[in-house]
Parts: sequence; C-alpha cells; structure tokens
Amino acid sequence: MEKPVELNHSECMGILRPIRDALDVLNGKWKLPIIVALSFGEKRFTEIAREVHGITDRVLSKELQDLTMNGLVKRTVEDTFPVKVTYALTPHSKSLDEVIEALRKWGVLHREIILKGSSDE
Amino acid sequence: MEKPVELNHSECMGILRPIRDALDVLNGKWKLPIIVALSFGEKRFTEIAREVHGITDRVLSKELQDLTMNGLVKRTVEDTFPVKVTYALTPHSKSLDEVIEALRKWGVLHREIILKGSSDE
DNA sequence: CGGTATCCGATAGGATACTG
DNA sequence: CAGTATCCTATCGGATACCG
Repeated sequence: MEKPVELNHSECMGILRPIRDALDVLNGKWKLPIIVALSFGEKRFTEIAREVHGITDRVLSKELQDLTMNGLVKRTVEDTFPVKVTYALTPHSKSLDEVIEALRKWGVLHREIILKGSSDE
Repeated sequence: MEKPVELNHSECMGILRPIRDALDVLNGKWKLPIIVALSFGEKRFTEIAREVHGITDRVLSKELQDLTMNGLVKRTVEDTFPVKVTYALTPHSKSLDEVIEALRKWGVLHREIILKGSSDE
C-alpha cells in the first residue's frame, strides 16, 4: 500500500525501452550502410570494406560483431585455406524493412519541412 | 567523361541520407523521453526536467534547442514577470508517430527474437 | 584474407555552480 | 523560473601498424 513509486507518463509501461532498443541497433555511423551493402547479397569482409567507403577495418569488424550479436547478420566460415568468411543478412533482418522505410519516408518529409522553413508547421 | 566517381549501391541516390536524418533527429538519450513528456500537453522547462528523470538542466536545454531547430517543438515566451516559457509539440511532430510506432513494434519483436536466442532466425 | 592492437581526437553527456 | 558556464568522463570512431 505504498505510493506507486511515481510512475509518470514517460516511463510507464516502458513504452520507451523498445524504441531505444530499435534505435540502438541501427545507431552509429555505419550500421545502415553495411546493411544496405549486404542487402545485395552475401559478401566477404574485404568486399564490404571496399563498398562502404571510408570505414576502417577496425570499425567494420566491430560493427559486424554488433550486427551479428543482434541477429541481423550471419557470419559463416568456410574451412578452406585460407579461410573464407562470408557475411549475410539473416531472415530476421527483413523485419527491419518497414522500420527503415518509415525512417526514410519521414526523413524525406522532414527535409522538405525544414527547407521550407515555415514557422507555422 | 570522367569515371562516374564509383557510385556504388549503398550510396547511389542517397537512400541513406534521409534515414540518417531521421535517426539523427531522434538520437541521443533524451529526445524521445522529452517528446513523450510533451505529448501530454505543453509544459514548462522545470516541469519537463521533473518528469524526465535524470536529465540535467544543461542537457535538457540543449535537447530542447535541437528539437526546436528541427521544428518538432515550439518555444513560447510569455512576457510576464518572471517570464514564463512553455514548450509544446508542433503539428509537424505528429508525423513522427508512424516512425515511433514502427520502431516500437520492431523493438518488441527484436527483443523476443534475441531472448529466444535461436540461431536459426 | 580477415581481422586485432594501440593510440588518439572528437563528441555526448553528467556534476556542479552560478545568473537575470 | 529558465536557463548558462565550467569542468570532467566515457564512448565513438579514425589512423596506423601488425598478425596468422
């Protein structure tokens, strides 16, 4: 029969937590470029590095680990010599498509609004 | 007649730019909590600070400036004494609802997937 | 080829104090 | 009340070198 611990609007029911989760998964400078690169088919480390211009090996390595841990990318090692490693999007990554499309559409709309610069939006 | 500057998949047509714009607008630890707080009606600086637990004045000030510059929040000064400043969401901010809902839904789905931890998603 | 190790600068954000 | 100023830390990402 305590006070209910000040459950206020912004926190109640953790509406925000899944949103943060989603943003975190996509966040950083390189996650989307890598996903887009892989959306054209599985690729090897060096291929991704070549297509995602400007990324360093160190950062690509880390980002691929993140994406893999989040179940969006599958890392496959073929035990040849030298080893051949391929990265591919998982089926789960497909579920991101709607999110990305929503973001893209809003980004386009937002740019129009901002450029118009009308103070009466 | 130069080489067309290596327009590869991930960059062509700037698919990524609007997505980055959208992510940038929502990014950081506090943007969403502030938006949610304001979604219940206009509020004053101190009210927001009280409802968004853990934010400091310095950061709230900066975030409100960002949101205002992005046309999502309107700052109104009533010239009383002492001055009364209110912050409210703009109509444009309504267009974010679909994006936020897409993120939220995916965040929930993603958490289920990750918790199941199946390697065969 | 597919990374890791090391170092380093920039930025995000927290703590605290102060002001009109 | 509505912030700004200052300082500080942690994390992000870039540069470069090296390894099996």
